[in-house]
Amino acid sequence: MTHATTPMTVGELARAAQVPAHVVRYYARIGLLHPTRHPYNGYKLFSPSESRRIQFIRQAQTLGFSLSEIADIFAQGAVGHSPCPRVRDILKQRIEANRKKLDELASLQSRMEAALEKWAAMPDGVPDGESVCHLIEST
Amino acid sequence: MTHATTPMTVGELARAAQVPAHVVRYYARIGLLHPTRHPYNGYKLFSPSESRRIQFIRQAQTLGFSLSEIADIFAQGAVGHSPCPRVRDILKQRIEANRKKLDELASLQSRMEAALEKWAAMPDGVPDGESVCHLIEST
DNA sequence: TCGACGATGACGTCGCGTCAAGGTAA
DNA sequence: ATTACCTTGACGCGACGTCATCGTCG
Repeated sequence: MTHATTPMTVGELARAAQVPAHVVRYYARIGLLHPTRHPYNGYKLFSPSESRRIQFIRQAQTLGFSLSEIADIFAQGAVGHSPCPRVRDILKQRIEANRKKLDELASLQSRMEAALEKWAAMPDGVPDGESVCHLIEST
Repeated sequence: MTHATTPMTVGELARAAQVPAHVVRYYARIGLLHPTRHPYNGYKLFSPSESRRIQFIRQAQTLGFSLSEIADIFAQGAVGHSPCPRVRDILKQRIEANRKKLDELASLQSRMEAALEKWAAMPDGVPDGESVCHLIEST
């Protein structure tokens, strides 16, 4: 062995995995990481392999997985099942959901751009009892 | 006058403005609506014109305005300033921000679709100590 | 008297960011 | 003794949704 695999504290793991320390604490709190405890001072102690776990979490997040879905994936593996079928399913749903969101945002973008263009020719209004802002009310 | 403009309760206003009643309460709580109080039972009492206010809020929301921005618009009008310049500014920012979000989601969509395609040719893995899910790890 | 409506309040969503108050390590 | 780190906890975000518990109206 060229280097020992000694347990790491929150800060050490955070540096190793390139995430803020309180994110490590958050992941531990919601059960994504499983630290042991230092018997004297109560510090959380992580196996260095938890760093790979964090990498996995961040990678899954870039694919649109939520933390609870990631927890689900871990849970599948922990009872000896392959998480892969679920992973494929979730991704398919995410792709559909994201498609919808993209459409919504594109539609919002159109509405906003159309409004801005229309407003270009309209004067500012002074506030009165009937109208709040005729720009918005005109859309 | 063909009809009286009597004050309305939460439920009446909610029906008139086509929004859930607790949304009316929420708007009142954060200061977007200004009910008076029935002196005996404490019920919130809204002027029928509050219905137009709610319509304005919902219309502004479809243009991407947040409730705090809408509150800001109301506040401008309340002190006699035209809210229009601010409204134009906010919309320009929203358009830029939404452009970024659209790009992010489009990029996410590409990553997800690329992953799904790549995974089509890959078998499911069994869990072992080294890997959680090679599908995700392969991306 | 009862059922629909009113009131207030708290808690959940999601993934953290940001204090605060205190104990520990080097 | 200082300073950087550790602990737990609570609160904020946005715009509501969903109880729970209670008072009121018709």
